[in-house]
Amino acid sequence: MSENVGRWLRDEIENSILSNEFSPGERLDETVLATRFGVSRTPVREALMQLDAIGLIEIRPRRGAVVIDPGPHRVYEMFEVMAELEGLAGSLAARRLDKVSREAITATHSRCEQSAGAGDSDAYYYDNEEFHKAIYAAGRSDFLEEQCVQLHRRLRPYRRLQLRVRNRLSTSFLEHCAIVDAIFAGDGDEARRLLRTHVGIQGERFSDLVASMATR
Amino acid sequence: MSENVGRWLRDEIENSILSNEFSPGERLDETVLATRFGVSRTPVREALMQLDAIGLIEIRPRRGAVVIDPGPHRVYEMFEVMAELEGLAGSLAARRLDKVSREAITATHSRCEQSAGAGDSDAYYYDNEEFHKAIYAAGRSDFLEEQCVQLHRRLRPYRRLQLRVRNRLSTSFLEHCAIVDAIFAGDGDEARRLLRTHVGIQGERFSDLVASMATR
DNA sequence: AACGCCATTCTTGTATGCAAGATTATTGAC
DNA sequence: GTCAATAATCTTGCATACAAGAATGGCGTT
Repeated sequence: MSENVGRWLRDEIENSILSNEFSPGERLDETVLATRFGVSRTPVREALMQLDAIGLIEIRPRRGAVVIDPGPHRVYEMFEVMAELEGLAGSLAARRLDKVSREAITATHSRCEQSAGAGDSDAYYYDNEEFHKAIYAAGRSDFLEEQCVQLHRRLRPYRRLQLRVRNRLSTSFLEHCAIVDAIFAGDGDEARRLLRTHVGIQGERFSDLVASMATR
Repeated sequence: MSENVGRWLRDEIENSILSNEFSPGERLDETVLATRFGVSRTPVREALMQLDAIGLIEIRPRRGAVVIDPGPHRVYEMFEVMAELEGLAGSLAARRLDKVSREAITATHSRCEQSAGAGDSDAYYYDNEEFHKAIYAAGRSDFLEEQCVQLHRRLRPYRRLQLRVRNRLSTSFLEHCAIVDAIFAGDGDEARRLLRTHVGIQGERFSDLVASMATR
């Protein structure tokens, strides 16, 4: 439990939203949340304010808070921006790579290799996250890293289902290999290009996304 | 005045920070703010929570809120990300340009021409903002547009001084011309490239930034 | 005179109370 | 039976009260 109730609630509710425990469109009643967590309404309100500022919920004046439903199109737009930011991170990583970051990338990459080889989609999901975070860190831009982590977090629920697609696991890992090669070769432009296409959603993968979002 | 006191306060304090009325590092006392705005501490706290979530201030538990001082390096990083996002917006604009957006870009572009020709740096500052916003809108990605506007807003205090540099006004406008040409020609890659260099901070402009930040 | 410890004071964090707007239910008319 | 208007209820928004942790100042000791 965090240092104060407000922050703890913020994290708690945020996780509940991102793990789809509170579904998009659902109303978040202050009193209900307060009694549920055994606190008063004040820290609940403060938590909701923050989630509103982040963009996870919407507080309509005098009408309560609801979980935002991005909808397929907006999720697509978010992936588009994510792709761009990851591309930048990759190009910076290629230029600024140092020993520590190189080892972090190698380590996470080989963990991806194992889970991909084992066909363990859940493990790969987690390792993949660490791999990408290693690239953000290698870019050596704190602000960019924060933005990437935040967006990555928000897209989590939607990325999970991407991996379910046929052969996506091995395809993803092969792309990782090329990305690592480009970064280690110091080829920033290539790393950028590869990451953009790796993260972005093109063609039939968009309809996959829409389809899977409809069945949640 | 906004619909409720909390939001009004958020906007008010946010503006005060962005216009440097509250300087970076300054402590924001809840009681002082409350009496200053003639309200109780509750909506003040709610406003501060939101500003904390946005990243404009930092609330250290039990130790109050302070305005975040990004520092030259982090501002540079923010410009780096901004450049990337604007590049994406430009490339999307080139691909998706329609009549309305085309006219909006033309209109704001010619206003820039006037203020640049008149050497009116303050007017150009404003027109330039509208020009860039027209490009965001032309990209037809709500999420990207929001991200761009938000970052643009946060970088406002630092962009102003960029224009003070010798010849920057006419240089900036010439770059705008090339950007408009690329977008109207449907050349997304070129628009992206031009916008990236237009927005980014390279070489001696970084030291200009550092120097001007030191004398605030 | 300087350093450290303790008490006081101040600020933040949470709870509760009250007023005003929104929602829902009920009653009446058509 | 359906629709509308009005009353009752519920929820949010803001203020105030109280408790707990942090900062500050004074006092004593070395």
